[in-house]
Order: sequence, then structure tokens, then C-alpha cells
Amino acid sequence: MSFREAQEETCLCRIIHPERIEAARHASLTAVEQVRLSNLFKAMGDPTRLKIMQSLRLGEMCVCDLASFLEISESAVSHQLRTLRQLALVASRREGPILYYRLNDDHIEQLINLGLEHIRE
Amino acid sequence: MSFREAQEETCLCRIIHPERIEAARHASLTAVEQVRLSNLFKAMGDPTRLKIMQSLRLGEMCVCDLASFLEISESAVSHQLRTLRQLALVASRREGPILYYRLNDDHIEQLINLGLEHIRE
DNA sequence: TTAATATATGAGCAGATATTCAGATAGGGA
DNA sequence: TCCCTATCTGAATATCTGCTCATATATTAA
Repeated sequence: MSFREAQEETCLCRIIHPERIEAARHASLTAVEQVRLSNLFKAMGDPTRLKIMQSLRLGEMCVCDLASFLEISESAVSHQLRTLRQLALVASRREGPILYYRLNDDHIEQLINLGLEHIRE
Repeated sequence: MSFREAQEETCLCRIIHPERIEAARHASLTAVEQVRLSNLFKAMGDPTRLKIMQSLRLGEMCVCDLASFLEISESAVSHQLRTLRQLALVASRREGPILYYRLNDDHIEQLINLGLEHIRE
């Protein structure tokens, strides 16, 4: 039985506060915004990626700096950096064979700081 | 071959910028903070949980309000609310048989707003 | 107490995902 | 050109996780 069917069976009396549901509906984001926002937080929710971003708060680092610091393989770092790049969380600068990664904008550090405030209170 | 072994094999010449690694080490969070922070963002990274938190920005809602709005089962909502409760992202108030959930503090809404700024630019 | 409603919880499964491994690509120097 | 280094990428795998289903708990009313 699908949710729709279940909802029809139990009727709308199950909805206690229709006005709150309507209010939430009006204030809801677009589907694209929903996806982007959850992808942003999901990216920050992985311990490895979060450590990468924290490391980059202090300045740019190359792949093998990060691998050495985090004690994981360079391949793993590279995979995670790709994810972060695709979400515009980090940017890179090439200097010869070395790629230097940095945080893409101030929002990232602000998000981390705000998160720290929450967990520390 | 473990990472440690690989690191020893390739020696420290693989570490391009020891001073940056040292700086990152000094600025790194405690293990507990790392876990809590990534758990916070991970919780916000799931689409369903994020929608729940967005809905609660407008005011408290009960489980079946949320289930109706999100079009998922009440059981699924309840499971996600437990996760959010354990991370102190939401709090609840009982009125008779009904539990009203709300965002636990202002940080949550600030995090969402900051995330929106990032994805909209 | 019994019934009805609102929510919580445990088990299990299907889908997602982070890592490793092997191999590919790209830049710099000889 | 060839080699070495730095990084990237695809495939495979082991782990994690969100949902469903069934059941349990809790509150209210009769």
C-alpha cells in the first residue's frame, strides 16, 4: 500500500493542523534549492571532507599535504576533493605540477564556525 | 599495504609543505568536536531531515503534520525526529497525546540561511 | 479497564557511499 | 623524445543509512 493510498484510507482527519501544513508549503524551497542545500550539508557531513575544509581554513594545501595530514591515501583525498569542487566548496590553483586547494568562499568557514557554536553550547 | 607502510616507503619527501601540515595540526579540533560537527552537518544533509527543519522554521508541528506535508510515513518521520532530537536540533513539547516539535535553537535557522546564501550565489 | 489515537522503536532490506586498487592523465626536466 | 612526479579516475567492495513493516508504548476518553 502506497503512502497516497494510506493517506486516502485514513482520510484527512489525520492531518491535525492544515494551516501549518499550508504555511510550510508556501515557505518551502524549490526542488532545485532543496537538492543543492542538502547536497551542501551532506558534503560537510562526511568526517574526511569536513577535516579537509577545516585544514583549508588556514590556507591552501596540495593533495599530498592533505593526505599526509589526514593519514589517508592521496586517491581518497582526490575523490573527496572532486566532490567538494563540484559543489563549489573548494577551488584550486595550479603551480607547475602541484594543485593548491583553498576554500571557495567565506560561507564555508562561517558554516563551520556556526556549527561549532551549536555543538559547544 | 597500509597507509603507514606506504608513507614510510615513499618517505617524507612526499610531504610538500610540512609547515602547513603542522599548522593544520595545531588548529585541528578535538576528536569529539570533529565527530559532533560532522554529525551535525550529516543530519542536515539528508533531504527528509532538512525539509523537516525547514518546515519547523515557521513554528512547531506534530508528527502527523510533518508526515502529511512531506508525504512520507509517520514512522519515517519519527525515525528522523529521533536522530534530530539526539543531536539537539529539535525539541518537543507534549500537549495531551500530541507531541509538538520545534527547532531547538537559532543556530539551526542561521545554518540554513547561510547555506542558502551559498547555493544562491 | 477497554478502546482509540499519537508516537516510538527494532529488525531487515535496498540503495547510497567512502575507501582501496589499478591504471590513466598532465606537467616539468633531461 | 622519455621519465618522473602529482593528481585524477573507474571499478569493486564493504559499510552505512533511510525506509517499511510490525509491534510497543503512552495518553485520553468511555
